[in-house]
Amino acid sequence: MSGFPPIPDSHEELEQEVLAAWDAQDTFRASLAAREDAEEFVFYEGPPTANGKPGVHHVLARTIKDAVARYRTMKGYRVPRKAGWDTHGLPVELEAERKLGISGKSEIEQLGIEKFNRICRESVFRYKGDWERLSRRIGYWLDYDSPYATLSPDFVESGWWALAEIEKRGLLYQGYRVVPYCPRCGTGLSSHEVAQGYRGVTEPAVTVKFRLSDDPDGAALLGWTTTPWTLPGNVALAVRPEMTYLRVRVRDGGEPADEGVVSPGRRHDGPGGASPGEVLLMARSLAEETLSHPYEVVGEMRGADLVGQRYEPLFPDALGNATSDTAWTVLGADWVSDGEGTGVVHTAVMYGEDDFALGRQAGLPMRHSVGPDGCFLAAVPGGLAGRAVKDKETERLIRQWLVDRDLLYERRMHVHNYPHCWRCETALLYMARDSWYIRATAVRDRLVELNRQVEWCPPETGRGRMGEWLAGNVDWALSRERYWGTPLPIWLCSVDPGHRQVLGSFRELAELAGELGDDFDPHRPFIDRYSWPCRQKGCGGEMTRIPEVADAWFDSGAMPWAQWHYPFENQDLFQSRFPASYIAEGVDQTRGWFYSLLVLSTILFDRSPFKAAVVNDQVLDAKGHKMSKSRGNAVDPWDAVSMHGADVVRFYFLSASSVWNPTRWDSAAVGETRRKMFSTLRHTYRFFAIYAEAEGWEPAGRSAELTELDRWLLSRLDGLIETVDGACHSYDLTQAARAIQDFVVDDLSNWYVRRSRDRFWATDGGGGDSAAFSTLHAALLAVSRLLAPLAPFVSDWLHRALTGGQSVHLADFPQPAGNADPGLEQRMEDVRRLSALGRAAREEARVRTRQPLGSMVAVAPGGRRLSPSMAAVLAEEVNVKEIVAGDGAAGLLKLSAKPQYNTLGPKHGPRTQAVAAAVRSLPEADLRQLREGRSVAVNVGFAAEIEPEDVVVVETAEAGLAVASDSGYVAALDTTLTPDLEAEGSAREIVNRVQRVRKDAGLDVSDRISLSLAGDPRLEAAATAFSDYIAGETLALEMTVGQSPERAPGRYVVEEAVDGVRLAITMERCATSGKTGSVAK
RNA sequence: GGGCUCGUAGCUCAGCCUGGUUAGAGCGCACGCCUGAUAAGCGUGAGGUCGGUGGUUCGAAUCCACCCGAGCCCA
Repeated sequence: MSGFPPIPDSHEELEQEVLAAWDAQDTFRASLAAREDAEEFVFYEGPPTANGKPGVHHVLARTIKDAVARYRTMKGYRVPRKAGWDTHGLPVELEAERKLGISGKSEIEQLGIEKFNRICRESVFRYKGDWERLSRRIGYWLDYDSPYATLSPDFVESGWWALAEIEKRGLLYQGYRVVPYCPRCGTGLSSHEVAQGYRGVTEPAVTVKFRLSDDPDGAALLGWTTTPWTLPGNVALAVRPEMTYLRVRVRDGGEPADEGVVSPGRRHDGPGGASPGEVLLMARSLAEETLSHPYEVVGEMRGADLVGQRYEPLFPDALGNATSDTAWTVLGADWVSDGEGTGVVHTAVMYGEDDFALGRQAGLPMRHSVGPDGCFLAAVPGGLAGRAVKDKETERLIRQWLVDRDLLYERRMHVHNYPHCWRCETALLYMARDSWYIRATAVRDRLVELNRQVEWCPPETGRGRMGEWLAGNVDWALSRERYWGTPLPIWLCSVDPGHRQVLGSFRELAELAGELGDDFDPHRPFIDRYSWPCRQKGCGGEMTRIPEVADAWFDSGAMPWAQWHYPFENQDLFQSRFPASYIAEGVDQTRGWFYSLLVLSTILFDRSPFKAAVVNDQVLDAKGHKMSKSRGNAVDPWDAVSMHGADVVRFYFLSASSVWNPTRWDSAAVGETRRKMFSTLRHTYRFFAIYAEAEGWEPAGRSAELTELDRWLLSRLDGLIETVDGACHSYDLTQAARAIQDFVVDDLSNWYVRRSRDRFWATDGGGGDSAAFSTLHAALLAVSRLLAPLAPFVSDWLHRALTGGQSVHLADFPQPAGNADPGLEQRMEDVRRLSALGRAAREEARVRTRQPLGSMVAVAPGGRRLSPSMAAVLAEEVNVKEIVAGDGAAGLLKLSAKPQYNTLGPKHGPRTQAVAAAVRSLPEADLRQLREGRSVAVNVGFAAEIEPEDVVVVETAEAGLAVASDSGYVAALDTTLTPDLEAEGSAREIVNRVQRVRKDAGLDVSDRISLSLAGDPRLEAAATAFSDYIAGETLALEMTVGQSPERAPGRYVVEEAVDGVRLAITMERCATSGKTGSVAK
């Protein structure tokens, strides 16, 4: 037996020691090898982008991933963990632009796509080393030897295969998509680019009269817009079917309805308005706000009644000859609100997302009125053709056109946030642009259904955020007009774009376009050079690739098969590792990775690619603000780990709050986790190790019979194992972490070890109590295994120390050992509750714990009695000579009753309160009867039977004692002090003072001393009476009372005050001290 | 504008799904204790209109509706 090594003082030292052992022994691979033939628990790593440095929130995400994988491994599964890298996408391109000092598509193309993409490729693994180092340091076990990378030709080819399959199913199409578009740069912007450019602007908003074609009064609907430039593109109006609309007639302005209301015909802000007698329509709730004319209501209707009505186009022929049955009619739409405007929404199909969706649904013509240069097209009348749409003069012309035709009701300045290009400040236009789509709507019902089968943690994410999103899902806009990404394998004919080929493999490309060569790179610009003659009969066109690349989410969604280069290789491997048992990512991935995974696998395999998904929320700073570099509140994970240790950081993230709630990074709170949980665990082990070494205890040795306290701890341990196992199984790592912490701090350290300390050092028989050693050893061992998934370092260190070198990560997860004893746990709970109450009573009576007292009356609820051994524990805890059971304290206590509403309620319904009142006032005789299990009849205006289950009978103490009570527990102290008790109390005070002097004098805890005490006669008498006790506690080999030796070198003399009287303490370290084995107390 | 989440003590969080009348922890604070785990640790106490309003119910932190505030995602 090598013994139990001392635990390192610093977490850094301990964790480095464990890391070195993992490296030396290749523990990760050993943990996989140990489960070689076991069932697989499949985990997919959502690929991070190594284009940026990892942040502290990645530590949270990786801790969750790692903890579940380790737990499942310990439960007997094989859990392979293949790393992956996300390498494409706009962030990479932006980084490259920065590096090259260029900006915008035109500059990229000027530089050349080849060079640009080379820079992109070089930058994507820039921080790969950081990621790998951090993962290693925080104990995230992941197989970095054969990672998948989305830029590899194999990965791209698997993506092509998927797209070809999607095309075969008829789910790939070209269409329009409304994007924020910068007319100067000629490119759409991504949402995070748009977010950078919002600015508050004041712009004209106009209310326009849309004249109904077939109305007897020639009535007009009032529509409102903040973007007048979209009016020539108007093709419909939207109303909310269930909203109420008014039909009003403008009255003569002889008598203004309100101050500030002007006469009809003229508005205060420029031209426009309405004439007396004109009939207008708008939402009822907005009429007051919209109309500044006096008016009378001539009708009221639902929005639904307006649907289908035809109106006159504002700008006839602005869209050429485009038309449809539904064009220029009123449509119903649920999203129309009465928050702003008129409740009638002007709809320009190509220039708004809602508009576009409505247009598609209603079959409106999809025709532009504005070109890609941001200028009106030739067909637009009124001198607008060729004019920039946001130009001031353009706005004036539009207004003039409307005024000339009496179509403008009002123009008013409006303040709102509007996005601008972050590069060139140009106001962005929401415009429909050409785009390639995956027809996700075709499988929408299936998506919803498959999503329902996923075990989401928390479930709301699946039901709510994800479920709602899927139910309202639109087609996936797949293409990006960019450079660095998976090139879409779509080739179109130069003559007829209807002739298209979607390639599903590189071999197909080679067959069509010739040899690809060994160093074939499927990226742009190389891929753009492959072309071949169109194969349609007699066409004669040339097949060329479309310039777009795929949305980077397509790559990550393809990872279930693309990581294996399926279907070109690894068919079996893919089959066995699909779907994943479990994935975990942040909540921001709902519309990202979770969605792309689900859509692609639903289309291709009709299955969800993951069975369970754990979703974590964000990491905020200590004040609850989002962390960001610009705020300067981002926490460097390396700082966090080096300050607190990886175990502590991991454990803090898991225990601070449910991972699916936002977690605050509060360094003070992290420090608390370290002190509370980890220092306590460390101390507990150190305590164990010191005495196991000193007493030569060995795990294999025979154990003495277990005491009640031992059996209690083992019972608690069984309960803990069940709780932690269940929590980890259902991915509730927070519950697991908290349960372990509570056990370690409260049960193990603060009760079991504290109550058992003297069992660990040698008594007269020598060798300590083997039952205590084996119990504590078993508890520490089990805790190290329970803790292993959450805090892999200290748990492994402890496990190795306790087992002579075995790694905890090769061990099995603990199972309950059949030690559960609920009765014992209840009895111990009684003692702990009563101890606390006893101390509270002392506090109340101002009698310190060191002062022994004669007796305490103790009552536990439910008539439970304390066993003699438990009573002894309680007596020691509250320092009294005797514990008197409640019924032995006749006259000190009286009975009272509390109604039990949970049984009374169902029986008596509305009369519950009356019966409850009767219960409260039951006489003591009835209470005794109930307590013996017999019912009592009462009459409270009606007859009612009170059954024993309806009442809790509790003791209440009479005055005169120091009493504390809570929830049916009562502790009543007899505070009478006898001379004997007082003397004993004094003796304890003396010991306390001597110990302080020992410490102040810098003596070692095992130094023996000679001791002289002198002072107040009362103290001297107590010292004499309890001299053995005092000498034993203070390790005094000799002790005199009543005389103070002269001062001398090496002799400590201290005057102390004990309860206001004087005590002189003189002590000297004995030359003969030295440890000669343990000394009897 | 829509969806989701959160709102409980000065701070951080349990409890809410499955309603039961005395709402719990920790930190901080005050007071006290321990000294054979000790640059730690322990106990006691003060501290709460459970975001607001209304409803359901004998009974609401808990269920329902509406509102307010915060965050995230999407418009």
